[in-house]
Amino acid sequence: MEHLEIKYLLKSNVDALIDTTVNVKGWVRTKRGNKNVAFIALNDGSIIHNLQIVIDLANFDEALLKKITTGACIGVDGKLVKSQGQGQVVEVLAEAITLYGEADSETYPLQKKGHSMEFLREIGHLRLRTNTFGAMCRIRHQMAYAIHTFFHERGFFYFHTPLITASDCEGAGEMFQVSTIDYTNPPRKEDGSIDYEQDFFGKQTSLTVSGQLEGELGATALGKIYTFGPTFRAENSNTPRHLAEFWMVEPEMAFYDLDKLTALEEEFIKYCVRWALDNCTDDLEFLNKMVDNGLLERLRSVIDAEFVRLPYTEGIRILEEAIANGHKFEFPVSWGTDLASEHERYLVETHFKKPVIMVNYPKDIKAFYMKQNDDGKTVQGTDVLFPKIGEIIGGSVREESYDKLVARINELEIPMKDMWWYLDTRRFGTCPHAGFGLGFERLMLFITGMANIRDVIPFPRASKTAEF
RNA sequence: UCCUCCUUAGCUCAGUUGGUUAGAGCACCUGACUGUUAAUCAGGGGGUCGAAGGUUCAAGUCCUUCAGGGGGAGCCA
Repeated sequence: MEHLEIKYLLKSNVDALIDTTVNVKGWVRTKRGNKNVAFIALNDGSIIHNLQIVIDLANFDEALLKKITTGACIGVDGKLVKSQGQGQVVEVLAEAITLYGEADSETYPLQKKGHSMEFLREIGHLRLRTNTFGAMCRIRHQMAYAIHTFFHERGFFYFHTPLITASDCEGAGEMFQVSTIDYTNPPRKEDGSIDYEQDFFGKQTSLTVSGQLEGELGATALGKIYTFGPTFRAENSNTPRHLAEFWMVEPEMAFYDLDKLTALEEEFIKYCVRWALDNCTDDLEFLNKMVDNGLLERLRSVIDAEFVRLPYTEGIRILEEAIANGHKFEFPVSWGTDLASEHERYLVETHFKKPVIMVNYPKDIKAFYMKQNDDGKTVQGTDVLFPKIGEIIGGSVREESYDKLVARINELEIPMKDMWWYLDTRRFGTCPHAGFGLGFERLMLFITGMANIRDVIPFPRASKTAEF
C-alpha cells in the first residue's frame, strides 16, 4: 500500500480516498482514550498538524497498544474517514499497526506538555521532534529556497566561496585555525615561532569569516553573484544574537550604486518575509500562537512599510534632538561614534516605527573597503535596522579606486601581503560594485519570532556549545 | 569578556527571621470512564536541594570559590 504523507491527507482534496485504506507512518505525539477506544495524534514532520488515528481497542493486542507511547514510531494501515469529532476533518480508523520503534515513557524526555527552550537545548538531538522546532526547520528550508529563488529570478549566480581561507582582511574578529600540525609538538622555525610552511596548506589558514572578498572576484567577472553558506567567528560573544557558526547570504553586484544597493536590500527582505507568509502559513500561525503573539502582525507590517533611508548624520541629529527633549540614553551620542543598540532601537521602534536603512557612515567606524564619499568624512556603508532584532544586513558600495583603497589600507596599517589578489580587482578592469551580507539566522529570528538564535538553527555552535 | 539574576522530583516552580520527616502542578505508573482534542476523575512511585569548601547546636536557606544557564552590554551578521 502506498505510504501517504500527513500533509497530503490534511491539505489536499482527499474526497476520492474517503473510505479507502491508506498507510501513514510517523511519531506519536499523544495517546488518549477510554476502555473502548484510543486516539493517537500522529506527526510525520511533513506538516505541523497531527493526523488522528482511531483505535477500536477490541481489535488490537493490549501488549502492542501499551508500547504505543509518546515518542514511539509507528506505521498504520487504516480506513480514511470524515472525523466524528471536532478539531479535524479526516481521521484514520486503524486496521493494522506496525511498531517501528518504542520510546520508553519513563525515560523519553519529551512530554505532552510544553517545555522551556532552555531545557530543549539540553536535548538538542530530540528537540527537532517538537512542534516548535519542526516549524522552525520547515521555515528554515522555505527561507533557503526563497533566497535561491529570489536571486535566480534576478539573474544572480550562486557562487561558491571557500570555507578555508588564508587571509583575515576584514579583521572581523577571532578566527578558527585550520591545521594538521600536531599542536603538542609543532615544527618550529629558528626563531622559535611555529613553521606553518610545514602545515597542510603551507601557510597559516582559518575558517572564513566572510565570503565577501572572493565574492567581489566573482562579481567583477560574472556581474551579479551571491554566496550562501556557513561562516565562522571565534568571538566569545555570549548573546541571543550570535553564533560561532552561522549561515550568511552575501550578494555582490557589479555596476550597483548606493541607491540600487539599498533598493535590493529592501526588496530582498520583503521577498523573504512575503514568501514566509505565503508558504509557511500553518507554522507561522503556530508560532504566533505559542511563541510570539505579535509575529504575524509584525511580518505584515514590514511588507507594507517603505524602509526609511537615513543618512548617519541625520540619525545623529534625531538622537540629539531626542536627548534635548528629555529622552535618556545610557551611552552618549555624538557624530563619529558608532550607534549603540539602544540608539538603533530608538530610531526604528520609537521614532520611525519601521525598518531603517542607515547610510553614509563616518569612515573611521566602517571597514576599509567601503567607497569613500567626496566629503572626505563618510563612506557608502549601509546597515538595515529592524525592530526587535537590530542589524539584519550590513552592506556597502565598495571602493573601486585602486589608489584610494591602498591609501586607506596604509592608513589603517592593514597587513595585505596575503591580499594581493584582492587588490588586483582594482588594478585590472576595476568597476563600481556593491554588496551586502545578511545573517541567515538573524532573518530566521525575525521570521519565526523566536527569542534566541540558538533556537533557529538545528545544531547551534557557540562558545562551549557543540554537544549535538 | 563585563554587569545582573538563576540552579530544589523527569519538566515548571513554591519553600517565611536558618529550626521536626523538603511541597505543588504537570509528566510517569495503576485503576475508572461509550469519541477524545495538551481528555477527565481517583490513587501511587519519584529528591545527595548544581559542585566543593566554610560559618553555626542546627544550612535548601548565610558566606567564599568553581561550573552551568537566563537577561542586558560590547563586537558584529
